[in-house]
Amino acid sequence: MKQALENLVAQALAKLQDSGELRPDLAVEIQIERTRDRRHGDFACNIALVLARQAGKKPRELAERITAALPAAPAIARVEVAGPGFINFHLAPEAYHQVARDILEAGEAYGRSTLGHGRRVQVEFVSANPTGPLHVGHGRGAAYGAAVANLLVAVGYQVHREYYVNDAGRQMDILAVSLWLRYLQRCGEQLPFPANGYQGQYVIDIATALYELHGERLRRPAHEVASGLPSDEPDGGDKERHIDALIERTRTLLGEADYRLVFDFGLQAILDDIREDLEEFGVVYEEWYSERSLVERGLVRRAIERLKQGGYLYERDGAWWFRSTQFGDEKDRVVIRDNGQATYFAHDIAYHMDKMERGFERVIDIWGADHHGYVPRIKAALAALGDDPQRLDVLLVQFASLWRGGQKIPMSTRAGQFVTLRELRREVGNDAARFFYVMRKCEQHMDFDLDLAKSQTSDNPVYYIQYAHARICSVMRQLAEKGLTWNQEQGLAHLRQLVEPHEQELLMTLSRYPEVIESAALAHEPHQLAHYLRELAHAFHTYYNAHPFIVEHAALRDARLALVLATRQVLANGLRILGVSAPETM
RNA sequence: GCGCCCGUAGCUCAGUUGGAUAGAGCGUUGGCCUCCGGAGCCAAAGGUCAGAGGUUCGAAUCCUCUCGGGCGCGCCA
Repeated sequence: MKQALENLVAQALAKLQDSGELRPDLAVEIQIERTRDRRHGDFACNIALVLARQAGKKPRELAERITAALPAAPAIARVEVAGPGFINFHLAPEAYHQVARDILEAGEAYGRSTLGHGRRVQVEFVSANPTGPLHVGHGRGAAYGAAVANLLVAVGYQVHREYYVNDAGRQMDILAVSLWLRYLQRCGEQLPFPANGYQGQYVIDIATALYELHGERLRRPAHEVASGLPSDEPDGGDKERHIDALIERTRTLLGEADYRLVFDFGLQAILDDIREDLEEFGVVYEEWYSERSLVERGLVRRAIERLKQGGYLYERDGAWWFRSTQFGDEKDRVVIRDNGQATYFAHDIAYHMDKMERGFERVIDIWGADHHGYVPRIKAALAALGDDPQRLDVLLVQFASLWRGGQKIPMSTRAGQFVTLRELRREVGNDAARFFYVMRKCEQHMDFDLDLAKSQTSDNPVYYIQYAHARICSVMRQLAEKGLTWNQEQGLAHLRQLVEPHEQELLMTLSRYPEVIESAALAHEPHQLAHYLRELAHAFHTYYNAHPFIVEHAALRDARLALVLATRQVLANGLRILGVSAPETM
């Protein structure tokens, strides 16, 4: 429709140029937009405002001239000039009837497009350290990333969802040590637990499983573990030095093979838990990408070598630095520590180098907003490697705070006091969690109201939308109970029966769906879809209250049911993209 | 101190490639079920778009400054 109107305006402009009323060299993109206010018609064009200066005419006068030159079209009921010089198009009721037909014929495919031309896009999201269960902050990244990926699929991209597993590095060593200490305690050894260790109950549970599998084979006497270590924080020492020494001691006492065994046992247990958690949440990946494999395959070494070859590295204080300031970063960054170990950043450079080499045309990283300072250095690294940093989009997701009974729930990872994603899902359900997480713009701080998410009333937008879907299913059940059936062919043949304002409104809303999908996908903003679905549900509920569908008059009945079933289809399509179910009964 | 994000109705938030009288939900107030699910609908009240300048036909939207909030500034990951 937009395209058709654009053509009409183009024809009108050409006509005015031919007759000499307008200069032939005017070159402006014609924009047709949905009106915000129903009284301004269905579509509006601001061309007269844009061209007024160039044309040397007043906007309203120019708009009148363009309007007069517009060719007639059956889809347009009337055209008028309004406000400062907008050209408003009021469509004929028939113009929208086609929408219902399109939807019923396309079914699940309605709203999809080929905009992406099958181009390959990678979306990396969540990627939480496998040192503990996912918490509610990760949940938002999961729901958001999954929705963005689904949207990109809907507009024709080939999407590769990936989870970067941080299975190397000090945090994992700390987990391994925490696990072993809990195991030793399980064996009956009396040992203090380090301040910097992972305190959670889940570590104790994994330690029990380790004990059940290996018995006391990995047991070492407490005095051998603890003797001669620098003191821990509660004893006036430095907790970082203490835990580092403890890691070394663990390695020595267990030997490399058994250390690796404990390490991997913890890693696998937590990774399995995360994977299961996400699957239950409806979030699945094409690939789980191991950080350790980057090192083992020599990618880190190669990335460093490339930077060195390019002259982007220099040595200072025994460490190797990347000249990221050359690409706009605030300061240069260490890639090889003075102890010879590569930094996390070096691994990440290799990872992003690999993403580019795998041939993704666009790479999307979804990070917690607290990592925003990290963006310039990663882009700098890509530039130094000779890749185009523009191919990488980093989307930052703000944290969500939970509210219950009007009170903010305090959370701190440090104190081991955080609500897990699993707890949240159990409390409010997957559907409410998925929807609430994507209801807000991702860079917006979000207050997640648990009471609202749980409430089964119209206050709750998830139920409101799902209810619209269930209600339509219920209508169809009623129809069957009355011994009637819906005749699709008859319904589509009699769409012109749909003349009520409520029907026009609903059809108009339905026709916007493909535009919403496209816009939400390109902007990476699933909240646009969430808001749209609420509007659509509202248009339906209003219609439902105003007019009965199961009427005597068969042609009208079939037409109304066609409209209602088209609505159900769009509700289902949209909810699916957001990862929310479309139930037949509530 | 420097950098990034944010500030819109009592509350939670939409609206920013510059468009018409700034919207929605909740909450508040008042209406609507012999009728397809009232888990719904209709209506009213509610605004200095944090503040001050600037850019122009036009600014919540772009620029500058100020105020207020969040986050980041490791040879951690």
